[in-house]
Amino acid sequence: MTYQKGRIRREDIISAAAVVYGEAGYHGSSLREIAKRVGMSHAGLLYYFPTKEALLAAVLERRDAEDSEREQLAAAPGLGVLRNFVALAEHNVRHPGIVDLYSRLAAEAVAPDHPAHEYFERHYRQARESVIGSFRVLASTGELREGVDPEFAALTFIALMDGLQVQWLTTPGDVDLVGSLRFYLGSLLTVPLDPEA
Amino acid sequence: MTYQKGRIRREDIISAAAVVYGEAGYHGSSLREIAKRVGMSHAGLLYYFPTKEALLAAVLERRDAEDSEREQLAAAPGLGVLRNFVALAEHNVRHPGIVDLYSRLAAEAVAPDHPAHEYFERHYRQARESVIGSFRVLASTGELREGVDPEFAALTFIALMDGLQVQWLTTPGDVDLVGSLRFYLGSLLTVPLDPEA
DNA sequence: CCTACCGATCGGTAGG
DNA sequence: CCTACCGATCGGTAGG
Repeated sequence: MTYQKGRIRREDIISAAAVVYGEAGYHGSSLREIAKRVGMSHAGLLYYFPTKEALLAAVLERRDAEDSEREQLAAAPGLGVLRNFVALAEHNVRHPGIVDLYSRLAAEAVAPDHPAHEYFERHYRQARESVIGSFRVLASTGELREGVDPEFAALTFIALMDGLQVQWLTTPGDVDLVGSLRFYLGSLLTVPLDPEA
Repeated sequence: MTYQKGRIRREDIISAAAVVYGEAGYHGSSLREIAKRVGMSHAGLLYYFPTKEALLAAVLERRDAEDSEREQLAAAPGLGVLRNFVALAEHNVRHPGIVDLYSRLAAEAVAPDHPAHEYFERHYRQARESVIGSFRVLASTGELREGVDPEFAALTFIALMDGLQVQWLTTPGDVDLVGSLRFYLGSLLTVPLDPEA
């Protein structure tokens, strides 16, 4: 009971921060703007998160937690992992704010001294490893087209997701996020991604 | 003769701005930092470019001019256009600063009110149209694999280039920019990209 | 949690 | 081109 209100307040702040980061990036966001959206002063916000960076860390932490939860990504390497990524894209299309946040931060964090730089290094490595493993399994069962290198396939698959998101945000009407992903997988696999109806 | 020095000075400022934008993005850059790198005061810089936005416009203008020059991209739709893109990637690998600039600005400019937003809208549309046309030609000559949709192929090709660049900047050792592009084209085409030796 | 404040930095202007 | 300045905004702290 006792810390309940504080915990809710913290969650509200994290949510507001995620939205503002998506709109303006991390460096482009101010504690005052985030605080205003949850109805407090920026000094009040600093009572919950001692620094600007601490708030960013909390946002990234919650994103990871949400991802793990949705994925149950324990999914064994193979088609299931790829289906999970497509499902993630479907989820993202319905929640553009997540795409905003992710794309803005990823691009900003290219700078080695950005506080989210290590987070994204880790993120890319993990994503690639997971996808490489899946393509390797598919190769061994003949579900990957002849001559397709699992490592290139994985690297380009991840890059494609990221590039599509930026392009989708810039010219939304011109980009079919999920369709493009399926198209690409179709060009690599010898079997349909989804079980036939 | 007369305006020679001023023109050179302007070029110096634009070059410095491009570097700083690549490091810190547009919003993250200050006129004072750019001015310092060319050895003048920020007020002096504003003598050459009346506002921060005017300097950004000049940077983008010069980029376009350089692109057109290198491309002679009048290259007729078809394999030549795709080869040009691969050549661009080869050029970029040797000039990471260009990739920094482009990736940072593109991501920032996702925001509709960003001063470079329209520039990137135009940029994406043009790139897509050029590549779509080329894939259509290749389809008509049987050089595109059966069942590959030219529009999806073009959209994903552009997205892949952008996504690869961000990932390359974040984890340079793990990403083969040019190889990934060739891999991708290889999975779409029925003919080699380059004429056999 | 708030008010009030700090030092730093920003883009831009005045006036030469 | 420079010095000097302006108003605005920033993250963070003091003190309650």
